[in-house]
Amino acid sequence: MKQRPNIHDVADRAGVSIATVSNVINEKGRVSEKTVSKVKMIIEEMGFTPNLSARSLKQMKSSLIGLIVPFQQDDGNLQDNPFYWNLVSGIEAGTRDQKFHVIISGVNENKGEVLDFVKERNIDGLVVVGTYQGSPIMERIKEMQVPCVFIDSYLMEPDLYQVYLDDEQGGYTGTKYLLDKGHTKIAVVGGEAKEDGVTKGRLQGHRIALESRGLTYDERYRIETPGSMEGGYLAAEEIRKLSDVTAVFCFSDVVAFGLMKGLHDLDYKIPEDISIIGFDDLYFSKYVSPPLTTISQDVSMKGRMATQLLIKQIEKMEVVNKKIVLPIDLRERESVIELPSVKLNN
Amino acid sequence: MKQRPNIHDVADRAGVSIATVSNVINEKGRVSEKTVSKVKMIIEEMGFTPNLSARSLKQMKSSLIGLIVPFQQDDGNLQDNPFYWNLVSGIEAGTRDQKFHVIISGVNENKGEVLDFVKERNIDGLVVVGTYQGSPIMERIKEMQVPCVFIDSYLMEPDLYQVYLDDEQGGYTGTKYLLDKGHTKIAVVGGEAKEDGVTKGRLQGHRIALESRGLTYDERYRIETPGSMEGGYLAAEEIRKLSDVTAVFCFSDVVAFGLMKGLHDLDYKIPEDISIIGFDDLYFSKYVSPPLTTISQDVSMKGRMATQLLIKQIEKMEVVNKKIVLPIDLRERESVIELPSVKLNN
DNA sequence: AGTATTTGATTAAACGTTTTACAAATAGCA
DNA sequence: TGCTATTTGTAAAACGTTTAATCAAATACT
Repeated sequence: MKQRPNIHDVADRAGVSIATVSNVINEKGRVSEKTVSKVKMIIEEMGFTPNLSARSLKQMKSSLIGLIVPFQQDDGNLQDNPFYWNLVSGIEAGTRDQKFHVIISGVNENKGEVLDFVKERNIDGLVVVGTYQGSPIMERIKEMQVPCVFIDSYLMEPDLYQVYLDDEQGGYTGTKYLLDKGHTKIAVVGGEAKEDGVTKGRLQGHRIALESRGLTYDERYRIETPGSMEGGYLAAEEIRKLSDVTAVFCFSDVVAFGLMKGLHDLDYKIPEDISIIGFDDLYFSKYVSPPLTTISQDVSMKGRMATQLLIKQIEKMEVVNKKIVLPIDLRERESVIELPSVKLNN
Repeated sequence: MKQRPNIHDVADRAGVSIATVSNVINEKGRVSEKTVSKVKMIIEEMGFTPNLSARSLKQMKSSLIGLIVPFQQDDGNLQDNPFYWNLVSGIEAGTRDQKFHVIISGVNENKGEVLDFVKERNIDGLVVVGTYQGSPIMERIKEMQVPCVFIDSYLMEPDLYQVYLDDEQGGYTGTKYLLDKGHTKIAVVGGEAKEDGVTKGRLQGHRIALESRGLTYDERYRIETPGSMEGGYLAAEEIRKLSDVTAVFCFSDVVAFGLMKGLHDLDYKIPEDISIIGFDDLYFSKYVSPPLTTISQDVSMKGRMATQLLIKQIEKMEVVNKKIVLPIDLRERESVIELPSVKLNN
């Protein structure tokens, strides 16, 4: 007794050739209704499932998509942000009921190494998150000519497939909200604005909102800090120096959490002494004290869209638009207070 | 010009047979120093990398390990707990510098379906998270005879490979800490204690600690709730009913966060009115207000250990112990206050 | 009736490895 | 010098699919 029935066993039992069985499995070629049902019955009966390694070998593709996420610099771990788990969740969900599976691999953004597995395993496509124009990884990826979808990676080339947020809209909406609540001295805290297009876009929206009210963007109110809780915590000190600030727009919730903690430790009351708005709407955001008002995005959806887009690309289906821009949403909670001055205007 | 050089191309160029090239690649004996270095040079020169699909087909193994994580019941997403991301990080790290890669798949714990890919793709082994004795998944896994390591799944069979925390020690340590701080009316909040061995173990430790002080465990002080923030939030109401409680031991940080929020909304001050201790030590835990005292575990390490254990099992290396129990650690922060009564005793 | 077309199924050659069995060359030893 | 043992290398057969090329039978068209 063999371990696992293969296509030959099925063919023998059904009294047909292996080619016919293959055609039934793949719903290809010409095969009569009668034999289709016969073969299908036998397949069911014997519990046959195809050996995908064999298929991969023949077809030079694997029904595998790779998820490339950046390392932490210091220890060998992946970047410690729950955001990624939501993303994975969406990507995995996007493959369900499809034949694809997800293989996950961390890469050191600086080195861009270890993408060998893509060729070795005949990976069909890649979802790449958080890289930037001209990064070592981008170079490696480009030269190996594999279908790709980039998430949250601002890349200028117009023929790359991308899924990202409408960051400018987000920056605008958040700032507008603060302005409507009467705040005019608004600090922003986020990462570098250079290659990192995420920050750049949000900053741009922020500026536009200010200018729509006749205010001018002041670079001194911009605090640059790593996108971690530690980064936010450290930013609190900077905020204190800017004594006239009444509200802070954090470009990520994680940073906002750190900042809230930092301000708390400096004896600020939120939102009475200072208002805070975040960006991301993490699972935790409605559970911090006070619940964080934030720009909300559906991270899981982002992953799902990316997967769908990638699969379309792999299967050479027609794609109307290579760039998918997801909408943002203001989630109003309790970390922003309305300034009295505006209350009178209403 | 071919797309990608294969073993034949290398053999031709080196003037040897493909068998020899194969032997060089796999460092199997029977080939002289001279030819080894010659072949290696050619491989380097041509940029040859083996086609793993072909290897898989021949060897009936894939160098792929599957990570099985449970679904959320309602939507199709994976369980929304950052814990899993840390785990993935550790598992991924455990495969680095090994030939293995991780393929991730969500399964609905209740249905236990869709494990077909394990056979179809010749998956070498599985890391399974959070299942329980007799679950549908367990049944399916058992019948397909694939190497497995179970994380946080209390399973009685002694010959199963497992990685888990010393939950009993954790329950003991947390409770002991509260007792030392003078608390005697301690509520515990966690999941079901039936099949879920995690809760069971922690509860057992809790009881032992109490009894070591001549106290008896009282079932009325135990609150059963889902292991989510919502669950914790809801538990606050229950705590209020137990009016004489001075401290709460939450069996996960996520639940503790929800509870803190819930108690806050009921106008409790933490830790002044009630002390709280958690379990897990998430990234967030030191950033909530007040910073959460908690039983700490190294989740990433857990993933790494599981991977190592799995690989050993796959490669049939000798394993001294099939069960790895990881230590816990008390992380003392600010959510627990010392009761005056004990202060006098010191 | 004779020929062209369609339909349904088959044969055999790939895909790129690993591996078994065997041959050739070299070394060891009397 | 012969005989055996060891080392180094090879040929060929797998592994389980897909697919291009054929083919026979059945149907359709003059």
